[in-house]
Amino acid sequence: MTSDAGLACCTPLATGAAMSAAQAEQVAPLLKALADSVRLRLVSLIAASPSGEACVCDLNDAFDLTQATISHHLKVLHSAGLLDRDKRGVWVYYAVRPAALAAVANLFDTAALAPA
Amino acid sequence: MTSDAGLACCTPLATGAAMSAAQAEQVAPLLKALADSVRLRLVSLIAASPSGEACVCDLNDAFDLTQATISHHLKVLHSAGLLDRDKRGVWVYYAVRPAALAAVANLFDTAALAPA
DNA sequence: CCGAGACATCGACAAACGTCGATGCGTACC
DNA sequence: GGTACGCATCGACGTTTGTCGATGTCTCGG
Repeated sequence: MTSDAGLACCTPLATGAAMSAAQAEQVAPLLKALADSVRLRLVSLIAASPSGEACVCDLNDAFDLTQATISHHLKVLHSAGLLDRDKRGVWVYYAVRPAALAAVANLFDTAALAPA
Repeated sequence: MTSDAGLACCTPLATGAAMSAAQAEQVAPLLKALADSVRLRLVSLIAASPSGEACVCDLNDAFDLTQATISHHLKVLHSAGLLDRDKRGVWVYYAVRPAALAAVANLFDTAALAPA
């Protein structure tokens, strides 16, 4: 139950009609996974990486946190479907899943162009 | 400490350089406020309202939750700077603060156009 | 086969969160 | 003034969350 297939489409926040309770409960976990400064930086670090992916060992050095804590945060992001996990030899590489971020972006996209 | 003045600009998730720890800690509260299905629906309901605002009494009817709980959620959204509060007579009207939503949208905007 | 290193998992703990019932505070109407 | 109503606040509760140290699992090199 780790990867989410149908996380796509969702009514943007202000598209004329309010979003349904079911849709809210579908998107909320994505936001919940991102609603943490550490996880936000993790995603940012991975997304900003030239290769589009980052090794856990590198991510670990970017924080003053235990390896266990970073691993936990990565697990949360992976479980939410935001990160892809790829084990190569001894190292594990995480990459952002563009579709997931796009789903979230879609939420706020239309909302931004509210009345001035 | 309820309204936030400098919630604007923030490095989008994948703009080439990773976001700083300070920026992450600035944006995370906004996401945290939105990372709840009830609050997401509240914002959606208010944003989708024709007048751009909604009375608490109406919002209250849209959920199977106590009035105290809805009031609490509205307080969280208001404290995060996402909602404006306007008391008119006996009723209180909440309206979305476009700038706050735009700040969040900005985060994911550039991120969506990651490598294919 | 054995040791070392890279991550994940486990168990624990304090802090934060979502929800509720009860109560307080304004406002309007009789 | 009294009463009814809309909303906020308070106190309490069970649950979830972020963090840690310790331990487990896998992989590679000797």
